[in-house]
Amino acid sequence: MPKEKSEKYSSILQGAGAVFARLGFYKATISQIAQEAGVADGTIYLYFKNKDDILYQYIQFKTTAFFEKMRSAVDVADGAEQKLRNLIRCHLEEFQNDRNMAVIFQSEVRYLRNNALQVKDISKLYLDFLTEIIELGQMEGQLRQDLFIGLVKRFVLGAVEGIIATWVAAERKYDLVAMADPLVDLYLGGIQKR
Amino acid sequence: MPKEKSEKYSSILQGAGAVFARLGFYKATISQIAQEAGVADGTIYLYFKNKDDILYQYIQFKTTAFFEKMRSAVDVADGAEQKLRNLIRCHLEEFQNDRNMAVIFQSEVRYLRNNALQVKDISKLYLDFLTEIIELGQMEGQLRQDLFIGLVKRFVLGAVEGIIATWVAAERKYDLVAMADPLVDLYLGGIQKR
DNA sequence: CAACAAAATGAATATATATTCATAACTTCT
DNA sequence: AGAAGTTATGAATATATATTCATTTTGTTG
Repeated sequence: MPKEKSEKYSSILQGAGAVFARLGFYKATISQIAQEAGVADGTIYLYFKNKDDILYQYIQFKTTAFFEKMRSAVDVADGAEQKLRNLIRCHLEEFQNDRNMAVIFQSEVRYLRNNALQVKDISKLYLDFLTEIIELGQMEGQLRQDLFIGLVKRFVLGAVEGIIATWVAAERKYDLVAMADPLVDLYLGGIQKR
Repeated sequence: MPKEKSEKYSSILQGAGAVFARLGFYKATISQIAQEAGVADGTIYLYFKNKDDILYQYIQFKTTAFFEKMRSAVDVADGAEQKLRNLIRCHLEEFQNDRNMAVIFQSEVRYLRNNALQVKDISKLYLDFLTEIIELGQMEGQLRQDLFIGLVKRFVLGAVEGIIATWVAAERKYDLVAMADPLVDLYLGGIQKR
């Protein structure tokens, strides 16, 4: 293996991102990834154990960066409501800025079922942000006390993911980030008339 | 092709459902499906054009039945709120009763991307139920007038799917249907204190 | 600039499995 | 019962592509 995560390592990851997003993990071939990355087929095996490993590392890499951004988006805000708004906006922003990642997270992540704790960890980390925020909101008196937190978390995450799925399917014809505040308004106030 | 959708046709679909759910479409092999269905490999090709076609027909079949149930769940109820509750309960019930279907819909459906309008149609049909219900609720004065319906629909569907995804991942250790009413309460009233 | 090492190449290999098809086992009808 | 038609079988085939590795190219050091 060539020394360290070089420039070629990055090209391959990025190429893989493009091809996986376009064709899905299984239909993507090593040759296509190599071509997209501008390297020879064999070169890929200098940097990655095998095809699975490419996906694994891609997700690893993206996830790490994603959660760092999330963390500071949450930390930077005051109060539960603002923290929630920032979390959701950050989430939508990151996916809007990297559609390949959006597609791959939606369709391919669950392929790693066995391979790694990864997938569960991704959700877990996200859900932990939400727990944190919801409990804060309850302490502040801003949120209802009788919430079934396990359900609320899924409710929130599920809805964001649904919004993203639609955006992906629509081929980015509208501004995803603009959905953030209206969505949070729905979380907070519901659809019922007061 | 043997005459009509015989008994063997059903065994194969069911076997495929089990294997696809367990291993995913790509890792599933024809031999495994044949074994699960209790037929020879070659027999499968008397009933299905190819492997893709098995998945296609599986989804076709399940979707049709699913939407018939949905339709009557909605029709049987009075008023927007009850219709919504029935819709969500029915959705959760059907998936709880057929976990293979739940898994396959979650992970494999989007594989058919090119193959068919199918996928879009599935969502489309569901979203039409929701439009219908929301507009009714607004007429009744039960729901807010200022809703961005496109967003609300995705919000509702996304959240249900998220709940189901969690349940699937948890290996059915709790009652999914019990989530229906608390979830609808969240849709209606939100998480904010009044 | 040799001589060596590190990195890259892409044609050859190995493998897995979807699909076919010659053959066999049942059904049906006279 | 046996001919004709229908359905089922599973071993053989064909193909696709992930992975390897002998060779070439590029980089480094004395």
